[in-house]
Amino acid sequence: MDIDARIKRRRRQDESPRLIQDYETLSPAAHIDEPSDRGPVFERLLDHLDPVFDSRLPPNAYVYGPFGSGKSAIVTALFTHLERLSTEPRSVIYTTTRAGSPTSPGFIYVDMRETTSKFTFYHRVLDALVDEPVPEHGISTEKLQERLHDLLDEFTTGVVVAVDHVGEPNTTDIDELIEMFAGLPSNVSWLSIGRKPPDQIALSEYTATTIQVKRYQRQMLVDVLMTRASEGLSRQALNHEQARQIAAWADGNAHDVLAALFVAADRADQAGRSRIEKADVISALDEIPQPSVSLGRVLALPDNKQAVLRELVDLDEDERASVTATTEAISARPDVDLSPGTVKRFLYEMAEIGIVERVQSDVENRKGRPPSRVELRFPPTAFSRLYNLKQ
DNA sequence: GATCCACGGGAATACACGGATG
DNA sequence: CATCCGTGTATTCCCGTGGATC
Repeated sequence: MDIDARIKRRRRQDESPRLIQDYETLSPAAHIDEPSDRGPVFERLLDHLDPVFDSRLPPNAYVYGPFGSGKSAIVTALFTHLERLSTEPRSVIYTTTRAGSPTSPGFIYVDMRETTSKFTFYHRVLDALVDEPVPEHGISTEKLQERLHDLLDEFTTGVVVAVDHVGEPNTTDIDELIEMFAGLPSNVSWLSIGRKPPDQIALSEYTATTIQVKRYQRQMLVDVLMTRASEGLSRQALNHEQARQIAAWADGNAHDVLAALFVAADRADQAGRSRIEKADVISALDEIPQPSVSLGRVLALPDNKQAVLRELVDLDEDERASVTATTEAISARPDVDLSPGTVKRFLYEMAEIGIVERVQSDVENRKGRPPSRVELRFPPTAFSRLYNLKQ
């Protein structure tokens, strides 16, 4: 952490009780330990994982449901708990030199948003299984795979790997995913998670079970909001009426609801208020594009791409009139030391995967192909705040 | 020395449009 | 009138290179 961040944090603590207690907790991309109102889904997942409690391995499965239905929240919470349980009794430490093997399967969570290649995939899995750090350089993908193979052979009970965000743009395609699992021993079971219904994804022959997660009902979203507000904000910061208003707007999407809370709270906080007001909610709802892209996806982009976005959100309208103009404006910023060519390519690439959207620009330039400009598909202040927090 | 992968730079391709051509 | 062509931009695609790390 740099010095600025330290000072900022200290200053925050010294001031009178602030509306926002904890940005990390409030982040729409963060998942809490106990997601509310998801009992039935937990039960179905546990039914599927039941063999685990007899030290056996469950079949492969696919969990699917729409954006913001809580898939990631549920699975990360569940896997955290299961992992804790499976290591607790004997507090087994998984090292390559360990004698004997654990008594119940291991649980590993891999996010495809952060797994851009075969190498990183095997790296994640191996890293989750051993104590000592796994080198990220100077080791070939094949070597990594070999090591993983040897290690898994010792796991008599096997491991369950949750693979989140399958089939999202910019992530490894299904074929390659299947190939990566094919490169692992047979005592690995996977639980993939994605948005597409099972019949639209080429996984059916590999997954015995599918588990559907339905979108949130409105009342549940109100609960989600109140829970999050109580964890990340000062007391009474959000009232019930406001929560209902946000939930009604969101059409079952928990991500959008949490993004709205984040933006509204930030606005009130910046104004030095200790409660969220009606106007905060209205402007928050106004700031969130519909449909919008998950902030988790934006924040998982490579650092330099996020740096470009960070500058992009601060540009004014004429600097965003065309991709070319935007490129020039961003390249001119001192915080970005990328060549204009690269900035431009990044903009196009991010448009390609839906982080921003290209729309016909209305600038008049008679000659040549008409330019387009890029529009954000995510709430800008939420992104800036979360981005600055990481720096 | 090995390995991965992000960058940079530029080539190839697409598109719009007006004017020429058949 | 339909089609082709040239020109100027926009967009996409590709691949060698070098930094970082072990």
